[in-house]
Amino acid sequence: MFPKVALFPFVFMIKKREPMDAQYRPDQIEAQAQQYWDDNESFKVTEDAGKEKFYCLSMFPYPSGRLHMGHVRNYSIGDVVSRYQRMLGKNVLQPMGWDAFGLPAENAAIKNKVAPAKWTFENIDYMRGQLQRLGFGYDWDRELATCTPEYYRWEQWFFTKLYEKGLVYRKMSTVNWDPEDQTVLANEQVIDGRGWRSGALVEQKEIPQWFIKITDYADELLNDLDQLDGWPEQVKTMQRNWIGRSEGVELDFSIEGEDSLRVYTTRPDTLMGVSYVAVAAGHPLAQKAAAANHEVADFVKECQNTKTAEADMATMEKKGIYTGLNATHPISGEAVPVWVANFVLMGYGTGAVMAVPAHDQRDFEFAQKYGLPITQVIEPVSSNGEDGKSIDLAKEAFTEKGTLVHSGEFDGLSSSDAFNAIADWLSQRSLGEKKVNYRLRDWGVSRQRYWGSPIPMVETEDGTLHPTPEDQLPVVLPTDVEMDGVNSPIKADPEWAKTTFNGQPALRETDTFDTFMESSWYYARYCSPQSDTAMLDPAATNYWLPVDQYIGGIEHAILHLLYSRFFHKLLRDTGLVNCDEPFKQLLCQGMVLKDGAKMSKSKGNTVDPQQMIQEYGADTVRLFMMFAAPPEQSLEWNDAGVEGAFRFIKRLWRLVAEHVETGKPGLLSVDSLDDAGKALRRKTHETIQKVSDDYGRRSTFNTAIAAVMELINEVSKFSSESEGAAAVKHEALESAVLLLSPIIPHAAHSLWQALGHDGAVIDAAWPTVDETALVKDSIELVVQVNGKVRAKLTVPANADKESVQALAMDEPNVQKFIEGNTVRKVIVVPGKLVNIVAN
RNA sequence: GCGGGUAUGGUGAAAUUGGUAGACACAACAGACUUAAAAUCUGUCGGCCAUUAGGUCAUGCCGGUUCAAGUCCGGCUACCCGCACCA
Repeated sequence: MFPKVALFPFVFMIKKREPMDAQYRPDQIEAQAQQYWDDNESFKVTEDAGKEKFYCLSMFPYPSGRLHMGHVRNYSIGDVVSRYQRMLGKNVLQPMGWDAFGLPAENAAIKNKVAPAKWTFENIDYMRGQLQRLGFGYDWDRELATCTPEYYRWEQWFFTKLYEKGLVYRKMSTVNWDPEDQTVLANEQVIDGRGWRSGALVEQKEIPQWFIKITDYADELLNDLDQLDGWPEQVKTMQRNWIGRSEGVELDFSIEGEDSLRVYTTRPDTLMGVSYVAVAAGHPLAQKAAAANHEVADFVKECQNTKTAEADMATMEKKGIYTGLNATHPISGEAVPVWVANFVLMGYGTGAVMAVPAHDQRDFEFAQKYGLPITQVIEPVSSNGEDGKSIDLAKEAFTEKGTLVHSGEFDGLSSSDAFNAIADWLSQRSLGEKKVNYRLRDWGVSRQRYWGSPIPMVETEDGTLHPTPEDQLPVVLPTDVEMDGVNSPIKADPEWAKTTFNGQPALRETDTFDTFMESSWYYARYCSPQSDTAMLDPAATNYWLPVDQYIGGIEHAILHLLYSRFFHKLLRDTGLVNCDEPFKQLLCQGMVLKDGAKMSKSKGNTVDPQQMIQEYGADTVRLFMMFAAPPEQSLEWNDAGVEGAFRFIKRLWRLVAEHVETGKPGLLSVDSLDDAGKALRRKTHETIQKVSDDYGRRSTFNTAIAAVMELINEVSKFSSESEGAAAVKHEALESAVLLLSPIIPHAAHSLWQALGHDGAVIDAAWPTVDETALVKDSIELVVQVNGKVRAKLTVPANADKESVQALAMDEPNVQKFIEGNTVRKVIVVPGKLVNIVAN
């Protein structure tokens, strides 16, 4: 499917034991290292029950044409994590593929007069070359592109299974309609309320569309967030808010001569304070009132128009109109007016609300504007005999919970008790019941675009819907097409849809799937990407899943990550995977900025990775990216900083070259070391300790690099004539190469061989800390007087508190500051400081 | 409006559990090498005072807790991200 392209026209093979090139030549050594990995299939992995697995996944790119710096950052982080885990001895899977369906291909196709498929595959070829040039350790045998029938056939198959399980349905839904081009527009194709091509005013149109019942899984998607300890709190919060669970009561207000009006409230405790009820403009009652009254009709029309034109509805003025109808309060039996209001949403709850102006700010503003009664039914909870919160119903609503008043038999109850009491009262009389509502809507997966997977459904002439039978899958999207930018080629061609179902003539669905469908399960397909007998091969899938580390942009915090979690649960309930969540750890990398703004074509502040790689090599670009900022933070691109990263590699290279030139170091004999040798050895092992923690626990690669730089600075300064000096230096350099090898793998590959190893650094084990090397004979303490540093003290590591305190007091500068004062207290923090409190 | 985050030198940043603020770099400046340049190496590098020793102020602003606060608590300000009338 994806022919391997030759990486480089020629390959240089350095014979071992040849003298090391004193010059750092990235183009040569990077080609060499990549050739080695290729020849040895270093990144090809299979299931191995005897080894601990680690699945490291970076979000796959949309093949837009060229890699941008955001990609380079994302994939550098993933590669560093993968290579580190591999050196820990784990069986590491790191795959790569292409999120290949989507609107940009159609736009480019129209602009350049090429078919979307051709454009997409050409981009993939180019970008694959870029990824390979960066030296990322992917198992390319697992490469997949979502626009191939080999991939989307399983998605189609799975969709028909979901249909059979009752998790898929079709209903009328609103789309953006361009009346001039006679076509549906995606949201991003609507600019200031007008079609992007025609400039015509966009209308809202109802067409039948397919939905998957994500709301059936709302509670599980919400609750399982608690299991995800390895996810950033921010992302979990965003998902919780998006799901938006609320507990309330649905209840009926009866209306004479009409069906009773059902409303949803989360505050049934305020029921006795209702002074009107309000319905959305799209509510049947509003429609009926509009038919009978011109003014109501005008208002309803106005609401429906503003809905599309006005972006910031939240700040919109609250408006409404009386329908002429009155409803009966379910408890008091009093008549309350029914209004149409522009702030009531048809899509949430029942499209109708009970309004309690005293205890809801929105209802309050509305009531003030139209002179409706404001009745207090909740009183602030009194604590210690005094009222806790102030309440001023002339100014604003009191929206907190409290104690019920003016509520008849419910007086004196707390809000939470009243919630239950009133819900019970209503349900005993069949007037209402408790109800949980979600902000989350079912997932509409229909797109009226061409470049996507066809939705595998057919409609027979009697109007019945059927899933495409399994033996007719995949429903293949034709790729040899011309785009005119108006209609999808499979909609424009009347023949395409024609098919049969059980011998009867039938029409295929011509809509395609939302591209989020493909990206919702690719992580699982990587485990068995070539499987053509099943969507997922069970043995491979259950060996590799869940993904241990997922890395990608925060912009996917809600949709992609929620849909993937949902899909995973669907796969689980179909028996295809056996865990509950797809991604154990999640890292959201920050943006790449230039001159303080996100790199983007429109701002003209992009830096082309390709050019940087040509100039400095992949290792320098990777090193700069990892060094400039911790991964979650935004990263400011800085040409001088790249230069600095390049300089550092050159420096390391020279140090190793000089060291190697002096000949083979003797065996490291720890006992014969002088102080300088001991100090360097301690620094080496302190560095191993810190860097391991930075990679493994903290994911702060910037501080890991800084620590290795410190070590290298020490090596530069190191001079010792003692017996083991060369061996200590050798150990320091080897450690530095190992510790940096996940970040600058090509340079590390050469340096490791230069340091005398036959094997490749990629197969070397992560260095371990020798605890005995960390032992210090003496330590430096800070001496403070009243919290200010006045002296520094070098004491034996095993000095006791009393002697440390005595030494501290003897310091002349300390004496100067306690002179004439009484020492009140002395705090000794072992190994750190002494603070003398005197006044 | 609601929710989340960030704020430290000229710049990117570090300080992990409350314990030496500015590690590591970038830029700048000075010096060495060089016929010269590049490359490389060495030194200086938060402000103010001081010849040095040292002192003093300083982590967006105001206050608090503590022997000790960039870090914890309360209140502001600015910027960024997400949601946006969710009853």
